[in-house]
Amino acid sequence: MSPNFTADAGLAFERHDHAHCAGSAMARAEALSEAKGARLTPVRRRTLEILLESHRALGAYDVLEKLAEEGFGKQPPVAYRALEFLVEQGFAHRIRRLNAFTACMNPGTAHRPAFFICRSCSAVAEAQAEAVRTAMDRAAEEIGFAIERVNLEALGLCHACAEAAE
Amino acid sequence: MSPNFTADAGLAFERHDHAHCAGSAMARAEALSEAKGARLTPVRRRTLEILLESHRALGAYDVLEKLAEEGFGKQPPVAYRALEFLVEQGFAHRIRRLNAFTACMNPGTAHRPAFFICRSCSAVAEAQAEAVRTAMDRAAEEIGFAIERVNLEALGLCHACAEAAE
DNA sequence: TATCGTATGTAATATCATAACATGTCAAGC
DNA sequence: GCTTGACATGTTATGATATTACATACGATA
Repeated sequence: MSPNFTADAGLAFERHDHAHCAGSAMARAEALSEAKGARLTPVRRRTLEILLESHRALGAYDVLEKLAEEGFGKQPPVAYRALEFLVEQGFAHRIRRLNAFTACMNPGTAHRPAFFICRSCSAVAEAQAEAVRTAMDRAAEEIGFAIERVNLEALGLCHACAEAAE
Repeated sequence: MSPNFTADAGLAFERHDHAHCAGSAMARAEALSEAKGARLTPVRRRTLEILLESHRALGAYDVLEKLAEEGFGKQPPVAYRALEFLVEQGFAHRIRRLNAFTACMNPGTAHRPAFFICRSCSAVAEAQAEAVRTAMDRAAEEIGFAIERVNLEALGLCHACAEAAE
């Protein structure tokens, strides 16, 4: 029952109560599924749990391996389909730069995240980026483009790694 | 010698003088290479030309195929290395969402581009997005993240395709 | 209980990317 | 001129990521 504090490769660069944030995100995902009539089936639920537990960006094959160990299907589409569902529902995000997926830390709440990927420790921080999205919307408007999905990703060094590198 | 106007899948959604923009980008890439002491060798030069000529996002294997036809190497690293060079020099961009590359329309000039990808016609528009980058920098600053590279990509419908879909 | 839509599973394959190593090219220094 | 070292190009082989096509199961509902 003790909170699982972590300072390393996590979805945020700060120490935090991992068990709490994971449980909370899961609870919200359940409530949202219920509300929307989306079917959070066992594979999908377990996939989200895996993302939340690992607390980092995982490749589809990493997820698949865990699912297979637990008696779910062993073939790639099993993982890709579950992950796709989670992304569609806003319960997870796809990090294109890493060919990987992370659990969303704020499912349901209006949020337009940007991702900051540390090239040293591989941690991925999901930051609220309302202003970035607004600027993006404006740029789209200028060229008459109708945005449907957005990926905002930056590669660099997180604070801890930058200090360590000095 | 007549300018090659195009209204379909292009690097911008607007009609424009393709021959002009391609030649101009090539000339700037040459000048910049000279200035920086970067070696714009035959494969690299030809790779850039291929991107400029096609005027859309091309996968590494698309590029490779053309290079191979013209007597260059036939194996993936040939294309990936040339493309990597171009991206490093700022002569091309990598579009992660498409696993593809496009020639940069503004090599050398300070620019922080965002990419707008039409899911209908597959055209990719490179838009100046200074404001988006500024917002991104600010978000990074808040979490103490040192940005090195950024990918700003949006998927949606370009103006022409949105009208056609009505 | 028949049917339809959706979800899950499999096999097979397609697509994208890199590691490891051999050869070629060219300029700097002896 | 030759050697050396840095870099570029090429190859083989393999790894990593993702999708297509099809079979089976499940659940709601008419």
